[in-house]
Amino acid sequence: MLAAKPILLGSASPIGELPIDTPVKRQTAAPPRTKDQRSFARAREVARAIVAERHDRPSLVSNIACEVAAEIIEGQRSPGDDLNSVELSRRFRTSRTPIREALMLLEKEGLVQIPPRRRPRVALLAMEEVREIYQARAALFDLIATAVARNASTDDIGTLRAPLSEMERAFRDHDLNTFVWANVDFYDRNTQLANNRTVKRILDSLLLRTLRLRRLSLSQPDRMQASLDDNARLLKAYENRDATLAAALISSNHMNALAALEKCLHSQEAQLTSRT
Amino acid sequence: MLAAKPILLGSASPIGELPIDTPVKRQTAAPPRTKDQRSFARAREVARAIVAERHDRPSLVSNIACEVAAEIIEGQRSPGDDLNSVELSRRFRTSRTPIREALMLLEKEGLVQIPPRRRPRVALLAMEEVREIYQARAALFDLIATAVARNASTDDIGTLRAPLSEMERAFRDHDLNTFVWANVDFYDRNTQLANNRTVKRILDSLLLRTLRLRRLSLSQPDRMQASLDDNARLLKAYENRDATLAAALISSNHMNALAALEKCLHSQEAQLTSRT
DNA sequence: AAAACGACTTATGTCGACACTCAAGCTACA
DNA sequence: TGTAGCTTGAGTGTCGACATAAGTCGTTTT
Repeated sequence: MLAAKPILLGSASPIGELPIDTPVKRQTAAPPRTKDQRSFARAREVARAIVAERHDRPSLVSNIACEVAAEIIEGQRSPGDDLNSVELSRRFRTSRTPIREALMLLEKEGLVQIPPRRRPRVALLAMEEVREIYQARAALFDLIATAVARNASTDDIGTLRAPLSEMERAFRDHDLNTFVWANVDFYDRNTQLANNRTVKRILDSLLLRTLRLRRLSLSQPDRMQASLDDNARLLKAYENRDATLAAALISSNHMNALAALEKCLHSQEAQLTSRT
Repeated sequence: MLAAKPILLGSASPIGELPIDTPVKRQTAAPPRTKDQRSFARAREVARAIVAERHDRPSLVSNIACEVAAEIIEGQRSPGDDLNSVELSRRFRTSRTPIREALMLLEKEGLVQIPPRRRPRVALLAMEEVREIYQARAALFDLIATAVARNASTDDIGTLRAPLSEMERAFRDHDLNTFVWANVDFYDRNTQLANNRTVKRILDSLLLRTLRLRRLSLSQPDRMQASLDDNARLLKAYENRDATLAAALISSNHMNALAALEKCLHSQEAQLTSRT
């Protein structure tokens, strides 16, 4: 009764469209996606850049990891959902070994929790942890911004224009998804320019963890506008080589984003406690 | 012809003393350790706290991971050494599956590199990467110090005294090993007091990476003295609730440690390039 | 003699199997 | 009806096996 089509294409075909074979166990998993296929592909791509990193060759486990990561980021799997390896191995038509490795990869990125002898599940994200992540990000972006303002070439700084204008465009079109991904692009360029791969790796990992909440944060009233303004001013500060201002701007932007998140989440409090 | 004794005790017996069965392949691996068994045990303990983390139950893979981690940290395995899973599985009398998982754990901590389809090896550590790590650490410790100075209870701050006096004692005794581990203790307490587990995890991971070099850094003339002084002043700053000074001290201490390392390493340059 | 080729050895990635553990459902009992 | 113990089904951790790729070493070629 398996209806699933073969999975895991190498590069650019619509993966992940197959429903889970077994009758859905607990609750929502992979509802029939509609228009946001582009966003999903983008999520998978970002996940690949972060999760796979050195594994340039798209291997079996990195493919699985990216696919599942994208599902988590896109909210197709909610926090706490089971990710048992048997079900996944059926779905991806592999043995459980690669599945386990993929889940371990995602655990290291904080998207999945694997309690010993228990079923892996989509990581819960408590507000407290979100706060910690944003603090860490702010501190490290401070470093990044300072380095960019001081050391990046003017040409390199210019490459920040493209994602920024895409953010502008998306803002005008009220296109939240596009805005989010352009924003991710912007920060990605930023971290690249600082020329510190260690810090970039850490920031990427932290980004991945909170990506699920991005839409939430940016859908707060005026949040898109504020983020856009901050980033535009950041770019200006870079161009003026004003490291202090750049660091302050990026830090402030993070703190505002955090505040916006607190407002959303504190009310719904849907997030269970995280520390198991 | 296997002479190896059973491995992997649960808690406190001298593990890792067994020689590798097969004739040592490339170069040095596990020379017969002499007096530094205590240091080795300490290394394993630290590795457990960081690598295992949630896996409170000492599982098979976490035991293996800690053992190998300690060997790397203690310099019994040099950067670039092979860590092939067959040899390790013989040594630990398990199948290759747990070995692979353990190595993946260590890869996530930056101690091991696993290029696809190639043998895992002890991670190389280029000077550039060390610089990046120390910069990241400095930025995050800035955060930590500020938080401790502002929010930690006076009692909690008092718990920093113990490791500090141990550092003093070790310094007087010219006991480098003890000094290093007391120093690790000191920073560990520090990160605990800041009450930000996310940042603590990141810092722990970064610490683990550079732990191999600690002895090198601190054996530079006057480096122990300088570190001791800095940390004593840091404690005072905490007691005076002087967040700015605390952050500056901890940051400066890191930068000085980095400078000391640069001096050692730049000369020997034994570290091959890291990015593969 | 150095480089290129090829045969052989060794290790990796993946697989299916099995014992053990966990959790959910069921029965017994209050 | 509600709770404790037992049963059973499903999933995890580990194993040994196998196909394939990487490493090794001797031989040939220029």
